[in-house]
Amino acid sequence: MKSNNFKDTVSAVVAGIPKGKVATYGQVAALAGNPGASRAVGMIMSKNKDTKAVPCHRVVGSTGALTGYAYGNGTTTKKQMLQKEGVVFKGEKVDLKESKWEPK
DNA sequence: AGATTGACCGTGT
DNA sequence: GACACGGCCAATC
Repeated sequence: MKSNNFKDTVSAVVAGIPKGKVATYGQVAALAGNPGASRAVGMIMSKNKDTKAVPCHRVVGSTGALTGYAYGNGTTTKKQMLQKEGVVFKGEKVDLKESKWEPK
């Protein structure tokens, strides 16, 4: 069974991000089979309604900067959730050298 | 069906 | 290191 829709594929990739780790939009896009579709990934996340199935809060910018979040207080809630999961933060950004997800 | 938007990324200054 | 510009992809109006 393979997801024919880009949205579904991206959702599967995001859902595969281990707890305490974060992936960048470009990373997810590449894993979804479309390197460069980082913008599309972000849009899908914004329209994503299954936050419990797709932890979109584990997806951050390429520099580790927390981008928008359609729930809670936006990036504020997002940061709290990530930090609670064990993600290391560097000010208002995620410490990618410590908490960036490395897909195998 | 066409045009615009959007939670981006890379490069240049 | 910070700011500005352009390019890529998919979803939405």
